[in-house]
Amino acid sequence: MKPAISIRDVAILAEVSVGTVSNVLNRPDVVAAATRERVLAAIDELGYVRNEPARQLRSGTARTIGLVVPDVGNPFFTDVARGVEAAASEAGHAVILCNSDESVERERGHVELLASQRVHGVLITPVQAGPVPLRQLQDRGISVVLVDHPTAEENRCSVAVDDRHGGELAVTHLLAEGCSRIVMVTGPPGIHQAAERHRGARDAVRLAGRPPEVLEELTAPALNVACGLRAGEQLLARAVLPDAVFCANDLLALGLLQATVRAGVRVPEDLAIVGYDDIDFAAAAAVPLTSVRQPRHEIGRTAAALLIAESQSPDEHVHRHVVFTPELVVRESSRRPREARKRSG
Amino acid sequence: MKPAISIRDVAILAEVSVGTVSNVLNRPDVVAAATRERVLAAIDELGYVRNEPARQLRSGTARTIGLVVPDVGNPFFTDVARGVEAAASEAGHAVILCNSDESVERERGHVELLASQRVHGVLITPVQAGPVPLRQLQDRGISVVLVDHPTAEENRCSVAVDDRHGGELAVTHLLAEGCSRIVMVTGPPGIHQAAERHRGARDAVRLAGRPPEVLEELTAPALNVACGLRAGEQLLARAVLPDAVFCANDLLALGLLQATVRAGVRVPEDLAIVGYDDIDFAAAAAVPLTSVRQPRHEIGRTAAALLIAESQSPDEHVHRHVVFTPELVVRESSRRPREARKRSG
DNA sequence: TCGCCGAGATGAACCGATTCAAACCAGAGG
DNA sequence: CCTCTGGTTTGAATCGGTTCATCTCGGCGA
Repeated sequence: MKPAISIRDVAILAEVSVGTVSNVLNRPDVVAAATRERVLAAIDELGYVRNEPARQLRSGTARTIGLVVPDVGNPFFTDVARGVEAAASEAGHAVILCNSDESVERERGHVELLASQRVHGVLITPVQAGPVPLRQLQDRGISVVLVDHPTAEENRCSVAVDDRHGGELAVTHLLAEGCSRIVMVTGPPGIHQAAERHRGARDAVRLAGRPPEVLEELTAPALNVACGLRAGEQLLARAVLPDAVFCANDLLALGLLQATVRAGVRVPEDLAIVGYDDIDFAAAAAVPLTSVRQPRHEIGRTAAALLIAESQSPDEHVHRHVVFTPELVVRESSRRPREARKRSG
Repeated sequence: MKPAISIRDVAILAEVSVGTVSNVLNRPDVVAAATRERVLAAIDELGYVRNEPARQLRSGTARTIGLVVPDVGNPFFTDVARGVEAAASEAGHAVILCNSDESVERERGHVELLASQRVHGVLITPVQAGPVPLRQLQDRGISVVLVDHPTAEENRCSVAVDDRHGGELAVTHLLAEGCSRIVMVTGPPGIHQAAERHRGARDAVRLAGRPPEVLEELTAPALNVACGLRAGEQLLARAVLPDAVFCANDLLALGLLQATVRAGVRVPEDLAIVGYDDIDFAAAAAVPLTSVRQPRHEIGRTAAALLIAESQSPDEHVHRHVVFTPELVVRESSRRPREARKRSG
């Protein structure tokens, strides 16, 4: 390893002062063309790369933003992350992606890390509902945008999707397809998104003038494929199968789909299935999955844009709460043939 | 935003010098217990959080390592990332996860970013085979470990999987199941892993004493679900279907599985399918997918451990090349019934 | 009583950039 | 010839930590 090369080495080689080199890097217009060329040549020759931590220390502004998601294994969040990345890199920011793996503990650790790194801002989808311990960040002037978190707090921006409406869309569709014994697979009570979707599902039943018994709830311990499988097995163990299942996300739905198809249940003839998120695997499932689409990329992009806007004019920034409207994508897994409709409808 | 609180504020409140506060933080044993308590109390009261960039500037050592993967959407890499995270956080390091999205351009950008951040080390799965432009990093004493990259370069550590052997396992299995017209779906020529798997597949044919025509190659433009779908459609358009397909990764296999099952092809009776990676979705597919398992978590963990070991004793560090051996996991998608074997065998 | 010792605390120098008031300089105008 | 002006360049101060040579002081042995 050669001795590190600093802005001083560049200055010496180009026969200018360090201030001038800094100007070439940050305000190229104020330095004379000839000088600029000489400095750039020196930078090139030495292979100089700016020491970002030092820059940050002096200037006080970081070029990185943090993104904390509860599950990187869920394609929904990787797509959100892609959107964040796109908007951030346009603004010259890098993204530190942190995975809290549904653990409040780990989430706290990541927030602490980002605070000590003095990142420019943080986007976070909190693991649990309710106020998040983000004082560490905001005490340091690090702005925070909540992503996909239903509780709109007054003191920060947020981006979310109308999950209640999404749940309503899904169940309204199932009722229209003639289903009358619907099970909704939700997640643990802490997960707000799932709770909202469930609320929307109940709305749909009420609005259709059907008795509440039409919709039953089944709680899964987590929103992943393994739990979907288990939920499917639980349903199969029953004497009577429902005629439709609405899952709180696609991972659950894919697991449940596998369990039921493998057991010989015909989807959608015997059992209609609807998921949520419309991840790419949903369309590619054995029986293409009906799902409620969220604009994943757009969610990430918007969240990052809000963050950047806020930090550019922190004083008279008005916090905004952007809510996207989800959209039902009907595929084979819930298209019931005429006789099935008659039979149960 | 309150004025930022620095180590100096802590020192004043605790009535000690800044040097002592720093000692409490970094060498708690050299400071007297009473003083230590007083300082810790002050830190707590003020909510002080260390300014990591400043620390890094002076001490020269960062607490972050970079991980560059070609596709965060691929569960294989998110599992590798989890392994990296586990080992890194044990050693007190944070991970910056970068997604190059199969683009050499973006990969270069990320490497540049990590160099300017002066990270502690970088783990990278290069998009393309061949020497990677990492001088930027190594000039600055940033050690690099190649992950899942077959070309073992002398000047750094690497972690890989014996992909050739994996390919051989897969095709040997298919031959044993009685398949005799096998198509291997590979990726673009730049992707070394896929090429190695293909080579292993040819080995298997040769070792079984079968003519090379038994194995045919089909190139997909990328290793994702969409391309798998397209590859499946291409096969379906043929006059004669092969009796087995070996895909360079599970995403391709899942796409192909969907295309063929949807078209009424029976898997495995008419067509056996084998994937590669054994991602969680593989077991959860409509027809559970036979796949070649790689120790994903272990790969990440080992790579991070090598990196940390190297940076702890950079002088007399001996570069290691760890190669894991893959393992065939047989599931339903390739278990051919007796008659099928006879028919084609 | 004196000197020495070592544990503990101190504070100034330093890391590599940015910033900004001041210096510089060439040419125009008086 | 001198002054003024505006575009360039300079260099020292600074950011918030870490490090280390130096200092303090109570105790102990001579």
